[in-house]
Amino acid sequence: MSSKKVTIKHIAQAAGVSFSTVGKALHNDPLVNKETMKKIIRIAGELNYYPNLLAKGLRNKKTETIGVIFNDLKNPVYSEIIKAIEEILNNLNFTMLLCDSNFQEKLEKKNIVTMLSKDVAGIIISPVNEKSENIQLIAENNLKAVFLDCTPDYPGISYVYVNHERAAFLATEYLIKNGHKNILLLNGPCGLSSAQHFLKGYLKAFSFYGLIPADNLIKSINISIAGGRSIFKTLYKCKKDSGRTDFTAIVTLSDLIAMGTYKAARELSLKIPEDFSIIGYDNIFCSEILDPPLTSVNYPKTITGKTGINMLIDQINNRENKSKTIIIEPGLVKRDSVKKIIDRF
Amino acid sequence: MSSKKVTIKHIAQAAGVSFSTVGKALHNDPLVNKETMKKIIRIAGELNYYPNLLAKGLRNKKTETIGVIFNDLKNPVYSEIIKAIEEILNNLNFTMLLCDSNFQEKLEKKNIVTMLSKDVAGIIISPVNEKSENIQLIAENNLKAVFLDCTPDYPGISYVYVNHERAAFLATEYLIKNGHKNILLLNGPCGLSSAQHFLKGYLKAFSFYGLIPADNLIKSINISIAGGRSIFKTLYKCKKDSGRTDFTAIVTLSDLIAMGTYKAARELSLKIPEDFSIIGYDNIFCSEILDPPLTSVNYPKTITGKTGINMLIDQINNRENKSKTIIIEPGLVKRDSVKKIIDRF
DNA sequence: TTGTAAGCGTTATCAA
DNA sequence: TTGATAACGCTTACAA
Repeated sequence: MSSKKVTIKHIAQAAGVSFSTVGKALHNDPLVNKETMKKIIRIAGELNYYPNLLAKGLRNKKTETIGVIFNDLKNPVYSEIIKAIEEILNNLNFTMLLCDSNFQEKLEKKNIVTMLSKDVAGIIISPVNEKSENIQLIAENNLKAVFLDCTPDYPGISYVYVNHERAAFLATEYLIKNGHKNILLLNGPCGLSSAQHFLKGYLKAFSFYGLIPADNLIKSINISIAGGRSIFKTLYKCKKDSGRTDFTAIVTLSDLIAMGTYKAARELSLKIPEDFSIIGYDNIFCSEILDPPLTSVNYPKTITGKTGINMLIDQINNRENKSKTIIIEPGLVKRDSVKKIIDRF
Repeated sequence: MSSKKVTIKHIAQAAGVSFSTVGKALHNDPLVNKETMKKIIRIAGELNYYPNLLAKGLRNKKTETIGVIFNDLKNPVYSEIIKAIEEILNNLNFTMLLCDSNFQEKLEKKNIVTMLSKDVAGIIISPVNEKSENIQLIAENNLKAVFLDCTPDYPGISYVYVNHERAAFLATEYLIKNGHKNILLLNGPCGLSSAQHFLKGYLKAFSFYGLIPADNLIKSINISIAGGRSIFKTLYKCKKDSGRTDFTAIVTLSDLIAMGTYKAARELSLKIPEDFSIIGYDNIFCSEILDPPLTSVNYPKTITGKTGINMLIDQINNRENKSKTIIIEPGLVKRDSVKKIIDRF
């Protein structure tokens, strides 16, 4: 009914005390008389009082809000990380301000400035690129931050990094050990840090096993089912037309891309793994349900989220300035999308 | 370097004007002298000024923040809706405060109060239950809101409702038309509005076609792959043991649950749709990739998100108090998880 | 034990 | 065209 919001002044009036006494009572200040306190708390309840967090934040120059900045909120990897973060935040009575940078540095910058403007206590960010000026922006403004999916080489920056290079190595190695040597890499956009790390691991596996990767077998595409489907179809067409870009297996940065190739395969009446082998990365919830179940390198999503937010909270509470760095090792989950080729190894 | 935040006072000092002139200049107030304005804006840029949105919000009693309260941030349906909302918000320079209620009314209440405390401009909420006190809480506090997934019968409440009852009807009807009459309903938690609507549609289809649903073929479970898998396994065991709870087809509230039955089916060496038919709801991104591709009722996620946020923004801008109500009709997406049974129809 | 007053960074009114 | 001032609701010295 009453459209006016209840403030400590209203409570003060109703309780017949000053508003600063109310303030103290609401904070359980032991200096306040037991009885007055009870009364104040009772009245606050009756009036359905809730504090104005903007005023509180302005006064304290600090809010109980955490900013989260990712590149694709639709990607199940981030959904799971977000869920994990939210759970912890909820226990701490923190809230989450969520932004999507959509792989654009400019948007990312805007998002960071928003976080700054809103005086968030800290941010968790999976940046577009670990070398962009945006990370400097974060550092310069003393914005507490934990980075995901990259290893920024910047003083005082903390990150929890799921080793993408290792993931690619593991995936590629597994294919090589199964006898594949023409391995198509379906990577993410080349500006993306994760994609850069992933490429390194792919190349490392090749050189480790004394193999030479073919230039035309390395593709940068959008991280999506549509992206995977479309590149596979054009590549398959090339293959039929000219016999070029031949591959027996695929490694990809994302299970989503892998799912695109599943879709294309069905449309082209191709069999996995008989016609081509594929190994994904992320191990999203549906990968095991596919037919054949997708072999994938697991991205420990919940652990990453929880570790990241805990690191950030530590950074916020203890005002230690030393940066912390955690590397999480991904693990191969063998399922049925890779075929052993006999003529090698 | 400078750890102190830049405010309009700093700019004022640097520009040799009063801070209130700076305030006006930053708002492009035409009363301000062209030259002073230019100078102020230049200096603001040089100092990397960004406004304190807490102060602004406090002063204006209104922020450019929208609250989003859902029950499971991991569910791809909500990820897609969130993405859609975020895109529009981003264009409007609004930001999103995101909470997960985890199907608990108490948590939901806390989340609503948080939104109130933070003076959000409005919220989008998929509530635990459309009859809970929480909706009254929203109404009483004049919190602008758009509801999802339910049709609250409360004066002045707006919602955009994807017709769950119709979805269940469509799904069940399709099964019936294909000759099934022992149809297992794998529904969500019974306190959940969506689940209640869904049940209605299921029952309506039965009565429409003169069939009687079996009580023991209606199950409330968690909306997850694990939930679907586990109920299917216990039900299948029952079936083998006693011959009871027999069914030839399944309707379910969520493709996630359907995926659980796919998983169980593989583990039990059962074939879909030969051994049982199944039809899901939501049509999430991976449903078409499954084998067999899952027949599902489509939940128009992006449309719902965009419609909802646009309605909310309208409500915020025009201070019209009339509630608006939009119903979105879901559509059946026929794929290959339903078998036609010959002996009926 | 309670109350007064200042200040957080804006916006907006009014006076100069 | 510019500046002084008050107010938003809260926290926190400090005074009573």
